[in-house]
Amino acid sequence: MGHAVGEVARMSGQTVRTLHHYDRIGLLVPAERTPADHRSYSHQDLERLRQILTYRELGFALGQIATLLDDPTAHTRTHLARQHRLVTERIDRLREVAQALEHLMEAETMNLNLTPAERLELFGDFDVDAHSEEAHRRWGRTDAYAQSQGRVNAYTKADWGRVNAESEEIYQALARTMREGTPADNTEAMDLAERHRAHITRWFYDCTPQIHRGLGRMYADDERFTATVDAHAEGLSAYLREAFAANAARLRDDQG
Amino acid sequence: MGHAVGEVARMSGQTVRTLHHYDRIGLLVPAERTPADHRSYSHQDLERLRQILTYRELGFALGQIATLLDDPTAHTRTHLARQHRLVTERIDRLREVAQALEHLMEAETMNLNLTPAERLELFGDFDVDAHSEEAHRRWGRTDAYAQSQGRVNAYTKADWGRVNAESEEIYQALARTMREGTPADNTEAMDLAERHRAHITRWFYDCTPQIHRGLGRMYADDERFTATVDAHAEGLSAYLREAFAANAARLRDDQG
DNA sequence: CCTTGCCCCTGACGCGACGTCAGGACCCAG
DNA sequence: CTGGGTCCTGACGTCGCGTCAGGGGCAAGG
Repeated sequence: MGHAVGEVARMSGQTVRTLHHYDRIGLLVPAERTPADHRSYSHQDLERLRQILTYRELGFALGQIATLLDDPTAHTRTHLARQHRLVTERIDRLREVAQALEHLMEAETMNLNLTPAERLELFGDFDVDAHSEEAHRRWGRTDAYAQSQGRVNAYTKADWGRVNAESEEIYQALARTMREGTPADNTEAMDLAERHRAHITRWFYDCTPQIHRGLGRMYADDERFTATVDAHAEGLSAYLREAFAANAARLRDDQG
Repeated sequence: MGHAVGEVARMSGQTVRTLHHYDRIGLLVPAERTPADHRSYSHQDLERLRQILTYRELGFALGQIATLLDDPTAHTRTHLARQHRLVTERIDRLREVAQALEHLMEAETMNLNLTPAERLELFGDFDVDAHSEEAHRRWGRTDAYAQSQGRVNAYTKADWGRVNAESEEIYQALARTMREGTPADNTEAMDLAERHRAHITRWFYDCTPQIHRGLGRMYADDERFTATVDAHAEGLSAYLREAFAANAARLRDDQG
């Protein structure tokens, strides 16, 4: 009926030393000891461990976790509900980070000079500061790290030259169709939008139609980008916004 | 042209001590010192700090970050692209966590006895183990923690009794409509589905129509849930899946 | 009966990423 | 010339473990 420490370690993906530690600090004291003084974890202990790991994944200190879990008024469901809220909040935060990175990459390709404050914007905000830890093990193991390295193509300066030329060409083509009076939701304009999206996906990150539509909005709404884009042709940023949106809608309809 | 350490600390949301630390270990050495030996950070230093903070948010150890950033073949855009990939991967992982929590909450309300292995499933998988840290400061400050506490209603045992009675009632009602031959996409069935969704949102977490549709699939596909649901009436789980999906589709169409 | 393995135990020290004083310098304002 | 604010460099403390070191329990095999 009881589980040995090694067994629990394997099941939970923790080390034995970690479980020893949790025992010592009173965070997770196994229900029993065998005659040979071995730790014996009950099912309740395991559920408690799950709670601990979830809170830990969310970044709580072990002491905090202890007070949370030892609160007698808190039911298991209370914890689950709270954990769920925290996880979704964290996801929202990371989406902001992802968007900021997309923003920065665009600024990079456009040679925009963002001020330090603009670049650090994401971190300057109140609560942000520290998350992390995750990778002390995840990237600490050299093999996992090497794998991660391998997956990132090491672009050369020549590559980046080509990237810039390519994106420049796409902008020129879009500026032309705009000047010719082609509506933004015309196939020709949408195809160019799609080419732009493919360009980003190829060189930077997986740019979904949704993200791409967001990019278009940014071009039109963020004056720094508007200025750079409209340098190609007056009103191009608004045109891009429409073309990207039309293309995204087209792709969604194709999907069903 | 240079920024003082306190200034940088405020902009980036870090403490002065942290910047001292990064200087000492050579991770971020300010470009200059004033005659009074004060640190003076250049714009490049600030961009490097931004890179550092992003990698740190993703959980890299400072030593790893140093080797990443000092790789001469890596361009700024290479880092941005890699960071973007890492962030989206992390989001995917957290979505799994959120779904697992939804799963566990359902199991809880149905009084399902999941095995320890099933409960720990999420953590047993290879790479998972440690994330976290985030909250040493975020929840370490007592006020922020208190706020988080306040937002979670402390349900009593009586409350949970009512919750169970309520969900039982909804299931009964749905079983009735099913037995009467009402199709799952009928308004009556969809209204009951919506009541179920509201019930979850009220007591557990913000259950979006999409999540709710996922729940319906789980009822039908996971045999442990199927057994419990079908105990009310044979085939109810499949009926729920259809009703939840129909309701989700209805809500989406209402939105536009 | 004794050895070999394997898993378990308890210290005790080490480390990474800072926090927290302690003691002192600079510099402008009143 | 006395504050107040910001800066500096040690040096020690903390948290969440990792990593030995030294030893026990127990089944299988020689």
